[in-house]
Amino acid sequence: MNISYDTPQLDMVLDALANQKRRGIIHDLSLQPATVGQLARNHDLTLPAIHKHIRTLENAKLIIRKKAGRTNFVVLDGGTLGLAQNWITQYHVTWGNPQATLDNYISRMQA
Amino acid sequence: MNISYDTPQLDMVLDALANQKRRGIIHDLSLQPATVGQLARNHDLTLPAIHKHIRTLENAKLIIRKKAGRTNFVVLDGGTLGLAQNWITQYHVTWGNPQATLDNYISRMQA
DNA sequence: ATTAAAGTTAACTCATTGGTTAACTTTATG
DNA sequence: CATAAAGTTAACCAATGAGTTAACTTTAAT
Repeated sequence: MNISYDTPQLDMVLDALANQKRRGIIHDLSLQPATVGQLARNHDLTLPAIHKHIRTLENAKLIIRKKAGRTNFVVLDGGTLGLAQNWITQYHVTWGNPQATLDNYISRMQA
Repeated sequence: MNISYDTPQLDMVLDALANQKRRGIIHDLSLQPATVGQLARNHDLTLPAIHKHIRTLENAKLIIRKKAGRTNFVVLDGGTLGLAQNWITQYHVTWGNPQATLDNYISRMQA
């Protein structure tokens, strides 16, 4: 029962990834850092709208932000994705055809 | 711009994973198939409640369901998690300290 | 033939989310 | 100094999500 893997941060990370716009932002940031305003323009979002996404990503520690003057720069912290990757890897098993497994299981249960 | 990776199914998969109860269900099913009722008891959920989670997982093709008499058996389709894994792997790069990368980027921008 | 079990469906509630506009703060520029 | 730029914050709104209870269907058991 490896439930200890399911931490609040994993929860925040997966929550952050469950949104196409935020995944788009992550994609952008995987190429290079950017400012909040650049990301807004790049994704057709108003500043308040992008601000919320940025905060969601920041809370999950998927990005790091730094203020320089009045400009806010943002960088991807790709390492944090490892949390999600680890969780998924645990369950991403492919041995066997699930259909067949299920049929087999049902047969056994009925016997 | 590898946006083609961001398919409706990926969206459904990540959405399904962004919920602790559903991740718990996946964990259970990684050990063995189960019935809808067993999952409900196992996760302190009423039948209508678990039914919605099951449907979410089924729509994402993370599980396969089969009816035997009045009992509904469910099995994990672990392969589908590969979709999420692939997406994450694209961006799970760890070269370099993001802090340093950001500082460096800001310096270059200001020059 | 009744009754119970296992789900499903429908209708509803409450909280959360993603977006909006408007007002504000801080930093830069003419 | 006045104005604009770059964000932030607050207040609001519509849609979605996760849960509920109640009614229903289908299959099994007495």
